[in-house]
This record gives sequence, C-alpha cells and structure tokens, in this order.
Amino acid sequence: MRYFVAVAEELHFGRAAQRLGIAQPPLSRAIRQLERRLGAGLLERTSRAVTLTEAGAVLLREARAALDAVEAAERRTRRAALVATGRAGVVLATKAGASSELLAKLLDAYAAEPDAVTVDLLLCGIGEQERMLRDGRADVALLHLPFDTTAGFDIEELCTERQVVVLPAGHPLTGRTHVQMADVTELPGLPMPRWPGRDGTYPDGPGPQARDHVQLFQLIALGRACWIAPESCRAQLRDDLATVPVLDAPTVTTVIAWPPHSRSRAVAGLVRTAARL
Amino acid sequence: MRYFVAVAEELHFGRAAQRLGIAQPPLSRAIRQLERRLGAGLLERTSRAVTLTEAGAVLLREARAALDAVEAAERRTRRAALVATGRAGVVLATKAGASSELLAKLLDAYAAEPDAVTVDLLLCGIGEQERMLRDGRADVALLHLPFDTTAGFDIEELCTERQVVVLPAGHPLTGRTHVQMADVTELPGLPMPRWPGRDGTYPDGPGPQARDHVQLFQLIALGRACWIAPESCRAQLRDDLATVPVLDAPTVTTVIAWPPHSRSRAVAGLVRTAARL
DNA sequence: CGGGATCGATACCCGTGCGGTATCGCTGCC
DNA sequence: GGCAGCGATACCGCACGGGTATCGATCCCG
Repeated sequence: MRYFVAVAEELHFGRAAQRLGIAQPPLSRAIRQLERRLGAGLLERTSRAVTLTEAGAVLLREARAALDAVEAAERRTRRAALVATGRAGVVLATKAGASSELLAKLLDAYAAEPDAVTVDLLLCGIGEQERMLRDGRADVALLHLPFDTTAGFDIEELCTERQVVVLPAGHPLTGRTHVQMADVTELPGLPMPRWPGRDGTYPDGPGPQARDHVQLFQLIALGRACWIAPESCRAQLRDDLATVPVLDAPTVTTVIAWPPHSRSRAVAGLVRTAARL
Repeated sequence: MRYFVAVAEELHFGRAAQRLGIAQPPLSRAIRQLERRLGAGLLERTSRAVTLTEAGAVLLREARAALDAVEAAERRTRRAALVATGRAGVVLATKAGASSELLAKLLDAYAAEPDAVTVDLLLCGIGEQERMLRDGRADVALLHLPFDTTAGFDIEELCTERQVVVLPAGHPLTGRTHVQMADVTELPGLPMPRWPGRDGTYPDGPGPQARDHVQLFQLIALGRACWIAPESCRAQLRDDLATVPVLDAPTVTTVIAWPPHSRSRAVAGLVRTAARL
C-alpha cells in the first residue's frame, strides 16, 4: 500500500521507486501483484503517462487512511510505553498563532487539575493538526471550523467568534466601526497574501507570498496586503496594525478534537477542562 | 499486527498460532520482534499465563482499528472496481427487524431518484453495523442511538421515537395508556430475555434466552417475557402482542451513518434522500 | 520518416526472512 | 518427584522481495 500511494501520488514509477528507496522493476511488480490480489485495475499505464482508475482513486484515499492508522498504532503504543514509565504526557496539536488566549487559559486550568500530566504542545501549520491527530503524533488538537475538517474525530465546541479584517494602522477603512466582505475583497493595493500549500508551493494568482504570521503582519504593516482573521488575533497584533469587524464573514468556531477511540485519561481531562472554560 | 491481536485476544500463544494457521515458535518470534521494533513490552508472560501490559492494551485497540482500515481499503477498492463495471451498487447495513417502515420509505424514495444505483441490504445482528461500516463490508448504515455508537462516523439524524413495552395481549398492564420503567422492570414472571453477545454466548442472569426476534415475540406471546422497543416496532407485531408507551424510557434516535471519507455519489444520494424523508 | 530518449514490463539471479520441526527450560500440580 | 502444559530457543529450507540487465512501446525532434 505504501508503494501504491507513492506511485499514485507521483504518477511515475521511476520517481516513486526513488522516493521509496527501491528500484523501479520490483515496484512495477508489486503494483501488478496488488492489482491481481484485489482483482481490480488501479492504474492506467501507457508508456508515456500513468493515470489513476476509479478503483485506484478509491484505494489511494483508503490506503492513506490505513497507513495513517498503522502509523498511529505504532506511535501510540510507543507513547503508551513511555507514559507508563512516567516519562511523557499528552500531546496537544494547535495551529501556530491561533486561539492563543484560549490556549493559555486551557493550559492553566488543566494544570490546576489534580490528575494533570505534562502537556506537550505541537505547533502546526495550516491544516496539519488533522494529520497529526490521525497518525498518532498528537493525542488531542484545537481545530478551527470552517477551515479544518473534523471528519472522523470526536469534538467539543469551545467558542465561536466573529472575524475581523487586519489592516495597516491609518488605512481609511480603520475609521469604520464595521465593514462588509465586499469592502475588503479586491481592495486596491491590499490583496490577500498567498499561503504555501502542504507541498510547499504557492498557489497561482495575485497577492504577495507569506510563509508565516510574522511575514504576514510585516506585509500588512507595509501596506502591501490585508487579511481576515478571527477577532481573538487582536491580542497578539503589533500596534502598527488595526482591525475592523467584518459583519458578513463566516464565524470561526474553535473546537477541541480527539480520535474517537481514545481512552486516555489525560485527553478526557483536557476535554473536560476545556468544556468548562 | 494480526498476530499480536490474535495473541492478545487468546492470551495463549498456542491457540493464537492455531487460529492464525501457523506454528507457535514463529508466532513467539514475531511478537518479540514487534516488541523490539516498538521498544515496548506488550505482553507479560510467565510459563503459566500471558497478560497484556498497558502498552499492549493500547496496541490491541489501535491495531484492531488499523487492521479494519486495511481490510476496508481492500474491500472498498474491490467494490469500486465492480461498481465501475456496473455490476454492483451500494451496501446498506441495518439492524434486522428495526426501522422497517423507515427503511422501506427510504428505499422507495431513493429508487425514484434519477441517479439511483442498486441498494444491497446487509442485515446485521446487535451492534454489528459499526464493524461492517468500519471494515468496508458496508458503505452506509442505519444506527440506533443510544444502543449503537457513532464514534468515527459522519451521521445525519433521521427520526426520534419513544419506546414501548411489548407484552402478551391481555396482560393487566395493557389496559394502561402509559407506564413507567419501574412498572415493567422486574415484572413478576415477565423478565427481559437475554441476547447472545458478539461471541455467541449468553450473559448470566435470569430470563429466557432469545436468539432473534421470532423467538423473542414467541416468548412474549407465551407470557414468559416482556421487552422494551422503539414504538415503530408496532407495525410488525403479531396480534397476540400488545404495546404500552413507557414514558421515562430513553428515546431512540435513528441515524444514517457513513465513513467520514466516503466520496461515493451513491452514499451521498442515499443520505440526501434520507434527510428529506 | 527514422533515430534517440523515456518509461514501464520482462527475465533472471541472489540473499534475507518467515515458517517449519525438534527440543529445551520453567512452572505448577497431582 | 514426575509429568503435563507452555513459551523460548536452535536450526533448516524455501519462497519472495529486491537487484541488474534488457526489452518493447511511444513520443519527440531533426
């Protein structure tokens, strides 16, 4: 399955083999074998191009989930062995720079619990928390709807907040008490920056590139961009930036999420604490 | 992992090896190897008994999930290949004898949809639907809260109903317009029957044994048992049985559930149809 | 239209590792 | 104390995964 995922992602046997650290012929054979075992054509190959069949697309999705589950099993077992010897706590995945106030309150409140264990923070990029939770690198995560998806996790809603537009201080709009989405999309000279995707490349389109929040805020302060963010971000803004509520932007809900079969007392305690905030 | 799950379930290397169709020594080695690879003790063995360690218990849970995911990947890929050639439809898992009216309406309504495919029914015993959904034998299922758990699935609530007690016709209580739980638990001579668990054995305790609904209703008609069930069961009762609403019994919610990553158009159509009922 | 480049498939060889049998060592019990 | 039950160890053989060399098809370019 690892082999198949590599080929399905590269759509190229040679590169996939290289990525897997094996030669190309055994890879070809392995895939053929898999196809025979499943009784289904997975890849359409010509000598020029490789494409996924319907069944191949299904297997790609399912195989990723299965591989994640296997990895999670390994990692969680290793961690359980460490926890048993008292050498590790619980890993909380959270988006870098988001919900910092909520996070601080949660950590404080949890630390005050009688049976609290160490909470290790795992700061993630956009959308990374889901994978961390799925493959066992994290035990529990803070997600933000509607940006993250919670499919397959148990969740508890923590808070819902409106969004604001972040502008350079002194921008004409900062005088307003509120704005609409239409006021800020396509602002002349203040486009939304582009973020790199999971593969590290930037999407096409206008707007400057930003890799993290420091760069983002720098861009805004320089009058080269604007940004829409949950209002809780105001607590950590530099004072050369200003915010204005955007009335019709979708609200952001922060949820705490954990894998559905989690039996960890630490996770349960963290969730209980969070729900009481 | 398959090996480990077998040993963890049997707590006996010999029996586990037999179940796996291999000899005992390679099994011992495989488990030792797994322990070394994970760097964690999984089993506590003396020459008389085998017990799970903390880490072993975690791995048992995680490994089952991972194995289910792998099986699901295989099955769903096979099915996708069949569907592509138009030889199969979608598999709906449902509790035998439950929600029959709702099910009939759903199947009728879905069949009338323009892009409907064949719906194969998979009638399950108590609690079996979850596993069917998890390991890919079913694409979508009807579950009944609070009896089934929906952890890890996407769901849509379909209907909520009260429960009734099923009694032999002519029983004194049948004259009442409603009863309380206290009226029907420990009814003299009318205990709740015992159902076999997943392993086919009956729990200890009083009450007759019933293997299916035919036996159950027979027992009730004979005046040897009573039963609490969702009120929709009335449609399929024999006329020598009577029902009385139980005011303080938990309500039963029928939900339609599907694996969170499902991209099947057929499943989506079925869910959409169900939600409109 | 032919030659080269690209890429997956095939042929064949080799070594590792998994599974098998035989046996040991420990432990509890009659 | 002897025996039975059970997991661990020792050792062997073969099947399978991975390697190299090469083929065959397809596209591109002059």
